[in-house]
Amino acid sequence: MYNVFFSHILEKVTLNEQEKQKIITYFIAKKLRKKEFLLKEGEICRYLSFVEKGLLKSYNVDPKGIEHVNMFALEGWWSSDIYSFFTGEKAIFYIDAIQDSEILMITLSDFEKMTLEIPIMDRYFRILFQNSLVTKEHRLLSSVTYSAKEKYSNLFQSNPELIQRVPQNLIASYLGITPETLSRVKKEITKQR
Amino acid sequence: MYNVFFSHILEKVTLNEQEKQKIITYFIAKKLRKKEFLLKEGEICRYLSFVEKGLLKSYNVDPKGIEHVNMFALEGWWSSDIYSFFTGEKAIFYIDAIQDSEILMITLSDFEKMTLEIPIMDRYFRILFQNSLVTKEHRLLSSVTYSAKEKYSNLFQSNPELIQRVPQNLIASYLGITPETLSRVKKEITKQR
DNA sequence: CGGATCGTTGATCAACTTCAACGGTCGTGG
DNA sequence: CCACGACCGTTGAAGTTGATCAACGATCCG
Repeated sequence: MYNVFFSHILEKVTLNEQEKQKIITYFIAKKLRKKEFLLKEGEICRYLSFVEKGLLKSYNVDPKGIEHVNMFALEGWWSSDIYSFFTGEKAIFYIDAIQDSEILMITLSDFEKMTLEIPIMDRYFRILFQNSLVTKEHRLLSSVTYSAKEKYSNLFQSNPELIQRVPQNLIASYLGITPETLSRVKKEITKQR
Repeated sequence: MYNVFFSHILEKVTLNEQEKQKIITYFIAKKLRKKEFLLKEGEICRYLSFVEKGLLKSYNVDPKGIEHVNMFALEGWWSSDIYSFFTGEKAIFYIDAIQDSEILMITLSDFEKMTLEIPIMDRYFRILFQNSLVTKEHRLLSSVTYSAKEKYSNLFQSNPELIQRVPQNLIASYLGITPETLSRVKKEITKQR
């Protein structure tokens, strides 16, 4: 159950057996069925969740009712509305399962306890957030720099697994384009070859 | 010299006098004249920099030669190409001063020493990156959701100081629109009142 | 089997960009 | 200290990308 979890953490910091056992006590395991919600807009996001198995998406619905995918979370990724989680304010994102999933969740108070008890977890999350920040920065840059076609090509290169596992309309939403445009873009690209 | 610096850090974590003195030894103070570069694309970003006074911008130049502002750094903000800084790979951003500035810089090896010696600094940077991540997430959402007019209005509400201190063409670049569009958008908005 | 969901295609439309020109202001060098 | 060039913001006209609206076929799943 904690295989993916610890292998992911141990990529960034080292933990002894005792620390591992302690960490496990802070987390709650949960299974999510496809289409089941982990969070809805307007709720307070109570958990920071690690995806052990499956695939989640977090997305926002704008005033026109259009969905915008914020991020996907494959195995080994974390998912949450971190603004809501850390501040206790209302969430702006929905989170649900694209495939049946198994997740590990921690509450804010347990997160605080854990990081104070095991300071190296602050280091882990510092590195995690730092890397996420880089990814977001690149995505933001990409979104203002590239055409629809280039955005899709870039994603195809950098994250082919996502394209295989996620329906096309969600990929479009993630890229900030319409499903129609993505369809045309794909046609264009295959025509070129 | 370290006023803004410590008041900013102490908002997030607590430090005793000894820790403060230790931290100071890791940083290098530097003055930057307006238009002076701190980093150029293709270089390795050797420093993580804190703005004690002044205003920096980081930006990328795309294949067409168009500049895209990644972020501004006012007093109390950090600036760096964090990808380059932490990986040692080539930087994709330029960083220069919009106004004469005073900054505090730390190298990666000193950053590592500092966080290992004073683990609470991992916590500080965890919180810092966590907050930056939220900001970037919101900006990314805003960039796909809102019209040019709404983007400008949102920035005006959330960060009026930036609009006062930064030339309009750089604001446009930051918002991912052309200076011409921003000019028209501002005209529209003032007309409405 | 039948409805819902998904991807595709076509036609029209709107937002924003691009290109071009102009006036104002800033700052620098002679 | 003034003049001139560089830079900045504005405006207009035309062009382009991607959105919108609508219809249709395919597939999945209960």
